[in-house]
Amino acid sequence: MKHSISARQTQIIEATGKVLMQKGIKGLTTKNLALQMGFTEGALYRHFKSKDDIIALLLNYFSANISERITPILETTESAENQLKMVFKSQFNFLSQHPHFVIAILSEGLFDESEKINRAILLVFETKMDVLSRIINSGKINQEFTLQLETKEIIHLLAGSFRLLILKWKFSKFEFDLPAEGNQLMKSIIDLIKYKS
Amino acid sequence: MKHSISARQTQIIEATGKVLMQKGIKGLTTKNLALQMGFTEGALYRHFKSKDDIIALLLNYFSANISERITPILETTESAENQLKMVFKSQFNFLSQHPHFVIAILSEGLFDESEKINRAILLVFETKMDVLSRIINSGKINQEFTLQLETKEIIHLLAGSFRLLILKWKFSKFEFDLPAEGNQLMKSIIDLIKYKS
DNA sequence: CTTTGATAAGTAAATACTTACTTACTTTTT
DNA sequence: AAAAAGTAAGTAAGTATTTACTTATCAAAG
Repeated sequence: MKHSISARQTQIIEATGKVLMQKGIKGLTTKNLALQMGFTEGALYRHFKSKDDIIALLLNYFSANISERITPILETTESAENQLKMVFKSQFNFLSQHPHFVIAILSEGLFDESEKINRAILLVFETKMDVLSRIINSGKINQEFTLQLETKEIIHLLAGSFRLLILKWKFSKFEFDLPAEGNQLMKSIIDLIKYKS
Repeated sequence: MKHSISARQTQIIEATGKVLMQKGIKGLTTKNLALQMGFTEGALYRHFKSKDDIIALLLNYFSANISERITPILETTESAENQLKMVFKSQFNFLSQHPHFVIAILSEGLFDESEKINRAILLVFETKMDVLSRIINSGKINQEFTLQLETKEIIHLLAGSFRLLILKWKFSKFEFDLPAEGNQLMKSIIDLIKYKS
């Protein structure tokens, strides 16, 4: 049975996100993290047994959050097109309100080879891929989406564009309106993959 | 006047790529780099004045290489569609032969905030954006490509898919045939953006 | 005989993590 | 109800190790 997350642990992973945003991976040190929390380094280890554990929990937290927001969309009676739009809209909204989680999406390759961390990253990835794949397949069956591309190609197209937009947003120091730009971009792409009779 | 690159410097930036591939950013230490080169740490500083300089040269080297391979494609009389395919084909071939340069494409966000490095990254980015934008605009004028999407949207689509494929390739430990998969993916995407009369 | 490229052995600063001890509460025992 | 014991969460000051980089010295090639 996994221990539930304490309030303090939640505060620490939020501080982790903030430090990552402000100082990058190299700036994510126990010292900086303690500083951000307003206590000393040792206190960190009252709540986590290692730095890797902190990062892993950050990623798992985000992954659980995606699941909660996104899997219910599959149960709706909306068209595949609208479901797709809802998924991305939900992601854009969440990220614009919690920009420090951007790091969780762009995290591949950032962290060490810690097994815990790698598993957490993979989980984020697979959760989203699975939902997209279901929506697209049902959209193909309904003749909403083109059969010209394989499902995995369409996912690749959407996910690649999504990721790049997030990357640009981070580069711009979160200055542009992510939901506005993001929804517009996704609309354009979804129009492209619509079924043409 | 910029000094030309010595043979030793070239060997060092190639060793840098290899270390990055095998051990990630955290593994890119002066110690590991010297080890890979087969000499001691101090020797590194005969050829570079700092670690940042090594990384910056790696990126500049790659950026110059892209320019050399890709800008001549603009001068050909090929259709915009074929030019696009040639650009990506050239990238896939180069990377499959020099996989350690993958890091140069996925480098955004990996390194510190060193001014030199950031400028180098931006240069790689802009070089490629510029070429793509020219090709796509000429393809729009020739009625080869759809007017449904803005040029920057099309670039985003292509670049995002390209980047994600490279990322997947790295994750697979370079096991799949990048040029084969890549050219196929790009063909599918280019078919999507073709002008429909 | 001087420049070039290497080595061996350092340096100070930073890193993740630990230790011994304290403080503020809460629970248990009498 | 008061005293005793236990616990969660903190601190200050360490630990060993690693980091990027430097210095003094040497070999040899032009």
